[in-house]
This record gives sequence, structure tokens and C-alpha cells, in this order.
Amino acid sequence: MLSYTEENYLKALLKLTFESETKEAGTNDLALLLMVKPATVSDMLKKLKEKLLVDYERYGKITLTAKGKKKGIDILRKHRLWETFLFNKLEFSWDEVHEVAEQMEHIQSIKLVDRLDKFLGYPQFDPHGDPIPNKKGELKIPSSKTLSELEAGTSCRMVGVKDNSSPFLQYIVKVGLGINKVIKVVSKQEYDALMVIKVNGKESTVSNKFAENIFIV
Amino acid sequence: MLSYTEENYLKALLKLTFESETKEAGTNDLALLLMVKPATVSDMLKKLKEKLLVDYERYGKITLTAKGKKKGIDILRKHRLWETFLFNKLEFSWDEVHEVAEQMEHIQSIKLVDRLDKFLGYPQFDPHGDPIPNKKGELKIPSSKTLSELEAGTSCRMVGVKDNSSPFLQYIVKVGLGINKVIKVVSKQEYDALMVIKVNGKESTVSNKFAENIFIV
DNA sequence: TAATTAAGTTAGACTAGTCTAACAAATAAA
DNA sequence: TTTATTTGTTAGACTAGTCTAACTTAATTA
Repeated sequence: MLSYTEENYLKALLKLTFESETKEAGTNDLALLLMVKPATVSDMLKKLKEKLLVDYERYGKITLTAKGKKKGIDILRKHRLWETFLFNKLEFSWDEVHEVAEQMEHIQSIKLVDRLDKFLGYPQFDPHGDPIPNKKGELKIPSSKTLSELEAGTSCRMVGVKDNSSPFLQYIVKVGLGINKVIKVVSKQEYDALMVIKVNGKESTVSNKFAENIFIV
Repeated sequence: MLSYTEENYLKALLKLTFESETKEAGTNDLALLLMVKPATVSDMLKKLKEKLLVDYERYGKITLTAKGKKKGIDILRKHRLWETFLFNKLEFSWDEVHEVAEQMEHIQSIKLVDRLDKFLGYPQFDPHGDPIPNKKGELKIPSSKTLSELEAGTSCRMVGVKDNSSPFLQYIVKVGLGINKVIKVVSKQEYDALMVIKVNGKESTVSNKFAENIFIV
């Protein structure tokens, strides 16, 4: 049985190794993400190594073992299922779900997770468009195409976001966007890639930075 | 913000003072319920007194302050709402809900509790027939009449149980009973109060000890 | 009322997870 | 290739929650 803290280390490590396969996870990255000091991470890594959850040698790079990765994915699954529950069933807004799911992901009950999954209709993506691992730990690779790649006159459907921060999520809602919304690119400025988009009949002007954070299909 | 542990002490204390208004809660009772040693309880009581959650003097009796009671009821509310969720929505069985709710009751989010309450249709009783405090902390006093008080030939409706242990709950299911089931007392032995009851057309013989643990109306 | 038993407390120790401060290794720069 | 900088580790200390063992107070009973 893993402690609340150990689970968080595994989740963070999974996040770091998922996001950038190029740059490996270091003690500092982990410390930054978990909001603790690097010294604390060093200590914990020894414990996780002891439990065969991570591979690492002093001053070396940190990677999850198969066992550690399994556990991490398990927590990710729970996190995203709870986010989906909060959004779909309890009418939480897009930017509120993360904080609560952060707590709920630590509830220990395999039956609970499976029943929740069934109750929600075996969703493949969470409210942010991130893939939800299934019981076996497999997940759909989501689209990596962004709105910024589109040209004027074309259309698409939004399937996710790259940036999960509250301000960004709230901004999205303000321009009428959301998962599965259809977007039409009305026009695109050549100089700075500023776009005029149309969602549900409403036109908005968005920056390239904005467009790069919207995943589409 | 209370710790997980502090919350459990308040909940236990609430339980003890609710169940028997006559016998006040002592260090040993609390230790027994929380499965720790009396010494540990002594330590914790100092902390809870410091935080103005309990009233007590060395070697004296322990009572919750208004603030402590409020917190305790809050946790009880969460516990019973989650039990109801697990039973009504996720098809957990009667005797499985408690253990999981024990973990879920510690999730911190007022919005979550209120939305859950709404989602469940503002239930007044949990799957065991125990009253669920509302947002203000008020609760319906449930029936205290038990099956054992009934005479042969009479009928009633089951509304709760006194004993919440798994074996008892499983036994209840076996004789076809459950919340809101109608019971007919077919006959009753005078000597030892052994009863033949009829539920959904099925007859069973139950002991007086069994009947004393079934609340009816 | 004095002796015995039950209930409760204190002192000191342990673990998990954290910190700061000092040090060591690896990497980048001059 | 030596020096400076970044990155990571160790040592020692702290807190919350727990324990055991010894002690104190209260309650019961003879």
C-alpha cells in the first residue's frame, strides 16, 4: 500500500516523463512540481527505489520502473475519471475539477474505480480532452494538431487543450469554446497569425498563442 | 483546516455522545473506537482542546464544543452522502459502502458536498436508515421502534438498522429484507420471542436479537 | 476507610515527511 | 584545463501521530 505522498511522487514522475520524452526528470523538476525542496525529493527517491518503484543511481537520471509506471497510470486514471464525474454529473466548471480530483484520486478501492468508470460510460477522454487510461492502463493517443495549424476558411472540432491553467480555461469558455465545439476559421492575419474564429455563430479574435493551446481534429 | 486524524477523533466523539447521552465518552472508549492506545488519545485531546474543539480537564469527561460538534456533523454528513451515492448510483451493496465512505468523507470541498447532495435529490436517510444532516446540520430523528416490539399478525415497514456490522447486513439481505421492505409478523413464540416473518412472500424465522436490530415504522 | 482495580496521564522513543545548511558531483564557461 | 555554476546529496533538526512503560487519579469493594 502506497502512502498519499508516495502516490504523488509517482504521478509527478509520470507527468514529467510523459510530457517530454527528450528531457528526463531531475530532482529539481520533481521538487518544483511537488512544491517541496530538492533535498526532500532525494530522500523520497531512496524510499521509492527501495520499493522498486523507480530506477536511479546517485546523481543519475530518474525513471519509473514498470511497477512504478503501472501505479502512476492507475492514479492518473482515477484522477481523470473523477474529473469527468465532477464535470458531467455534478456540473463543476472546467477549471474547478482539477483541485478536487487531486484529493479524490487517492481513494483506495478498485471496485469504486471500475464502477465509476461504468457509471460514466467508459469515457476515453476527460473534460480537458486528456486521455483516460482504461483498466489495463492503455490509453488513446489524442490529437496533437492545434488550431494554429489551420488556414482561413477551414473548419475543425475542438478535442482538448494543451494548457490546463484556470485563466486559460476560463478564457476558452468566454469565447464560447469547449470540448466538441465546431470552430470555423473566418480569417487569419499573415503577419502575426491572429485569427478570427466563429463558434456557434459568435465571432472572436484570438492570438496565435491561444490557437497553439487548442487541440483539434 | 483539520487533519485527517483530527477529523476522525471528532467523528468518533460525536458517535459516542450521540449513541448514549447517559454514558459520557472516556479516553478508553475513544481509543477502542479509533483503534489506538489510550495514551495517544490523551495526547490528541490536548491538541483538540487547544483548538477549542473539545471541552475537558485532566481526568475529566470529554465533550465536544459547539465548534467541534459542527465539524463532526459536517463529516457525518459527508460520510452518509457518499454512502448513499455508492449504494444508489454505483450499485455497491449495503455492507460495502461504509469502508469506502470512510475515506471519501475527508475530501475537502464545500461545493462538492452540496452538489452531491443535490445530485442525490437531498436524501434524508442513508442506505442503513441513518439520518443525513442537511447543510445547516439539522437531521430528522429516525424511528426508534424495533421489529421486536411487534405482535403476531401485525405488519410494518423497515426503515433502518441498529447494528451496522457486515455479518448482520449480509444476514438481512439473505432473509430478503432491506430499507422500505414490508414485513409481516406471521407468528411469535412467547417463550423466547422467536418470530416467523414474511417478506415478499418469503417466510423466515428470526431471533429476538435479530428483531431488536431492525428499526421499523 | 483502606486496599484493590480501573481509567487516564506523562515521559521518552519511533516513523514519515518535511526543512535548512553544508557539502559533493556534474556541467558549462573562460 | 582550471574555474564557476548548476544540480543533487547528506546530516541534523522539526512536527504529527503513534507507541510502551511507568506513574497518578478516581472508583469500587471488602
